[in-house]
Amino acid sequence: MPRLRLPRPPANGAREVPSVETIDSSYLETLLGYNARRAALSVIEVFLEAMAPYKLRPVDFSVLSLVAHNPGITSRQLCSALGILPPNLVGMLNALEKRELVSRLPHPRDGRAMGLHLTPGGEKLVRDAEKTASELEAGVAGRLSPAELKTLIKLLKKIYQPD
Amino acid sequence: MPRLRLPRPPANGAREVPSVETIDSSYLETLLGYNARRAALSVIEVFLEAMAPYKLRPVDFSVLSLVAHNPGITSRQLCSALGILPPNLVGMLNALEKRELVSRLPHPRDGRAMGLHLTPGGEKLVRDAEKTASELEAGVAGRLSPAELKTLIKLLKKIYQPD
DNA sequence: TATTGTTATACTCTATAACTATA
DNA sequence: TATAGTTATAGAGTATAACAATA
Repeated sequence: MPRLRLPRPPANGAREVPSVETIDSSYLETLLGYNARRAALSVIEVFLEAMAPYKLRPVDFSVLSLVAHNPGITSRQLCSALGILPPNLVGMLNALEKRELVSRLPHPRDGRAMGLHLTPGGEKLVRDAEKTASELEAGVAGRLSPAELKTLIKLLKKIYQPD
Repeated sequence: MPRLRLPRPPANGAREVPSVETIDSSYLETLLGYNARRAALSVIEVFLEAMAPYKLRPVDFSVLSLVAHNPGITSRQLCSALGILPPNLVGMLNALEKRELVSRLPHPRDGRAMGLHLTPGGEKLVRDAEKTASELEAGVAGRLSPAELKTLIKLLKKIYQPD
């Protein structure tokens, strides 16, 4: 019977209320969801700091980048591409429009919709922010080799893009 | 991703306000953070459904599982292991205690702390829930081979566990 | 003086119902 | 009738400050 390595072992033979020295997370670490969430939070934390100078949250960055690469994209299309709900996009777009980064133009062939476009200032901000984001990717190479990073992204895509 | 077919754009050479047919997300898909978040959300969505019969959210599952594998663990230790803040754990523990899944016992060697333990009902629930969770892992094998899953988890750990 | 658990509270994120104008 | 954008609002998740009891 192994002796317990506690600061003050119980003096009697009664059952003892246990306490924990080192936390055992080994079971949770076998689960994909646990690891994916922890990793996502970790990466997003770094991303948040890097985007602070541009005053962009991850979702703002995603919106601006999609508008940059898809000029004329509609709110609805943005929502379905990013998994956000229409009511929650309105405020973001209002803020980005107030900062004169995006503008809402009438859609050429659908009177209900608005096409989204970057202003010149928006174009420049996105260029700079995307440059910073891509440098951040390279910086991950301190932990992961380029090959590992490529593999990781490929496997992540397999998870959320069932093809 | 819905692919809405809009009326054909006018074929003139004049300056035209563009619209978007197919959304180009290729730049965002080069970023680790974007892929990690999408994958985490996708996995957690499935996990949520699987845990619904047990009335456990992912965080409840994590808490119960850690208590199961670390009987006597304190609130503070749970918080640091799971990255949650003490004030936000209180309500969860109250709810789990009310459901008679966990009990707070006085800590054997620290009068300020409470040691957390599972009730017999909690033990059974965790056993069943962990079984379901592990079966879910195997189910991912429909998209990923066991080797790919192992690689993915290894790389995710490298991201959030800098060693 | 520092730490554990706790309360109160605020802020962000996400979700639902309903309205308007156009299709 | 259905869809795009919007408003209002509710709920969940996450954050900080401060307090009592104990170390």
